[in-house]
Amino acid sequence: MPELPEVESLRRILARSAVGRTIERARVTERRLRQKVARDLAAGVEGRRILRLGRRAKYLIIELSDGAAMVVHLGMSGSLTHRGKDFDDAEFDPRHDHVEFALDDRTRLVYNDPRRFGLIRLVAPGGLGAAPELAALGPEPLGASFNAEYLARMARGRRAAIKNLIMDQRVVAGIGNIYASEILFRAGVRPTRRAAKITHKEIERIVAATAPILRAAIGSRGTTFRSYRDSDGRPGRFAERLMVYGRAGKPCQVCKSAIRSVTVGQRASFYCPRCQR
DNA sequence: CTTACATCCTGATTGC
DNA sequence: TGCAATCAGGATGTAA
Repeated sequence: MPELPEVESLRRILARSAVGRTIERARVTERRLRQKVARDLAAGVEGRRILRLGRRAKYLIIELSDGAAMVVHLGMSGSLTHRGKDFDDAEFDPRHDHVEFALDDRTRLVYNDPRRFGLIRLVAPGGLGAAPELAALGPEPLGASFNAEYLARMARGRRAAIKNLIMDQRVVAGIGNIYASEILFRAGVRPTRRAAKITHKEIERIVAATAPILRAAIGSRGTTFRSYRDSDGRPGRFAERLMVYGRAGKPCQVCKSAIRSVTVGQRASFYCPRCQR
C-alpha cells in the first residue's frame, strides 16, 4: 500500500507530534512480520527519546537518543498511527496491532499490519549505514541524482518493461505500483514498453514527470486506494487525482479514451491507449 | 547479471 | 444472500 508519498506524509505528521517524546514503554504482541521482530526490541527502545524522523525510499527511520534507530517498513497493509491521550485500551486491536510504543505524553504510536508484510528492526548505534534493508537502494526519486542520464544508463540493455524498471527499488527507490502507472501516464509512455527501447526524450519525460506526481501526492497526504490511513487515521486525498490507476474502462481525463488495464510483471497496470505510446 | 515466478498473510471485492 | 475465487499499494528468494 504505502509508497514514498505515504511514508513521507507519515514522517511529516509524526515529526510534529512524536519527535522529542520519550518512549516510556514498548510492547510487541506479534513478532511474526515479514522479518521476525527481535525479542529485545522493546527493551532496546524503552527510555530512549525520539530524536528525529527520516525516510529512505519506503522506509521510515526513527532515530533514538542513544544513537540507535528503528527501521520501519509498512509492507502492503501496515500503518503507524499516533493515538491520543483519550485512546481507550478497548480500541487496541489484538489481531493486527502488533507493536505499541507508549510515549511520555500519554499518547502512543501503534504499528498495525493485517497482512504482516512489514517490518520493524532496531539498528544499533552507528549501524544505519550498514543496514541491509537500505544498502542496495537506488537514488531517491526527488533527489538530483535521479536524472535522465542516470535512468537511461539503467535502462540500457534491459528487456524488462519500463514500469518494472521504475518500480525496481535498486534503480530508483520509493516508487510502487500506483505511482509507476501515474508517472508513465504523465510521461506519455506505455507501461509495457521494454526499458531498452525507450527513447531518450521519453526517458527525460519520465524523469520530469516523477517529482511533480510524488510531490502532489505528498501534498495530498498520500493516496488511499482501499484502506490506507495516515497516522492521524485520515485517508489520503490523492486518490481523487489519479489519472489512470484503478480507472480501467473509465474515460481518460485528457482524451476520453477508455483506460486499459494490463498485467505487467504480475502487477495490475493502467494506461491510456491514446495518450501513451 | 537479468528475468520469471512463487511466496509470505489477511481482508475486501468480485462473480456465480 | 452466501460462498468461493480472485485480487491487493511490497519485497525477497529461488531457479532458469
